[in-house]
Amino acid sequence: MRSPEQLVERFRSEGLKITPQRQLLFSLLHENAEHPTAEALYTTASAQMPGISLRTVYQTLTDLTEMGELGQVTFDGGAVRFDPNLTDHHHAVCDECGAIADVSLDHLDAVSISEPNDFSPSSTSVVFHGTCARCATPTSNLDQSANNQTK
Amino acid sequence: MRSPEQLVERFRSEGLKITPQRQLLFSLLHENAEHPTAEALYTTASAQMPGISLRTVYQTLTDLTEMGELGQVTFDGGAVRFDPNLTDHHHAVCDECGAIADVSLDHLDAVSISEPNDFSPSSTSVVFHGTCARCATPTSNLDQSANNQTK
DNA sequence: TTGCTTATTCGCATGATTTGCAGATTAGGT
DNA sequence: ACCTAATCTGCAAATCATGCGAATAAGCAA
Repeated sequence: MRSPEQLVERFRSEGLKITPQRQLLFSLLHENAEHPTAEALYTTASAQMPGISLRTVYQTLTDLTEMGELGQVTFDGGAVRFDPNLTDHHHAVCDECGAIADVSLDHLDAVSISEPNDFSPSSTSVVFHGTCARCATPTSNLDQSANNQTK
Repeated sequence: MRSPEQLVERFRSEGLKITPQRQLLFSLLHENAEHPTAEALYTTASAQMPGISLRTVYQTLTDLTEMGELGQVTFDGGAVRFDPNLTDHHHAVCDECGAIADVSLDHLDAVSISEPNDFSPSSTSVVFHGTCARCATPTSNLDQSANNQTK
């Protein structure tokens, strides 16, 4: 996703309006690596802008997604998560705390479908499940600030 | 998933009852490579057993999943799909007709996470999106019997 | 076969996530 | 300050899935 400033430019140039709700969401999403759900963003946004509607959050997220500024990912049937990282990457889901990390892969090109051989893939997505560094470290399991989610 | 006969044995040995509903679902799932949703199975089951409850279909699918006889997969936030194939495999989703094929991969071992390097993956799942052979063939686009689903 | 016990089935209510709709509101230009 | 179209908001509704309690039936014993 582009910077809030660039998004404002883009919205303006497309005749769309710059509302405080949109500006807030732009800033909340900018460089956000938490893969938040619409609800999570709504909660965060509400703290700064009481009264903002969940409907507006959904609407804005949908708009940004259709504009290609946001990616969507879902894991194991949960709620949709939004990803401002548009670079080529994949995801690692921590089964302990539910955190989702962006990961870059080496040698993905080497992978090929051995059977059947008549499918033409246009995109590939890889999801790892496992334990993140924080949860793997027995010591400082102190700050479990995050988002453990027993779906 | 094991054969219906083996499942009957297992259920019996665990003190569970063999109902006609369960037997029907066992047979509908056996070697089923369509990755059906609960609804799809309910529709098919209803044809052979009018009156069967959707609730029972969900219940049985959940039971089989908890027993490790069935796998679950979801793509792009749609409904959960059930997979009786318990061998190590991945999936290819056709963006045209929505068909989902099991695929075996070569050289997946070569793939590694380059960044961050502190995540310990316990499992890896790969999903390809693209076009299946049937939809790629311009000629016999005749029999589109399948399940085109514009989610 | 009959009866008993308990697992199952079934229908309905409920929960979670997301979208449709329509009226109230507001951004941005005149 | 005013207009108009875009936006926001609240609520209804759709989809998918699970909780719950009453009715039913499988499996066993006599």
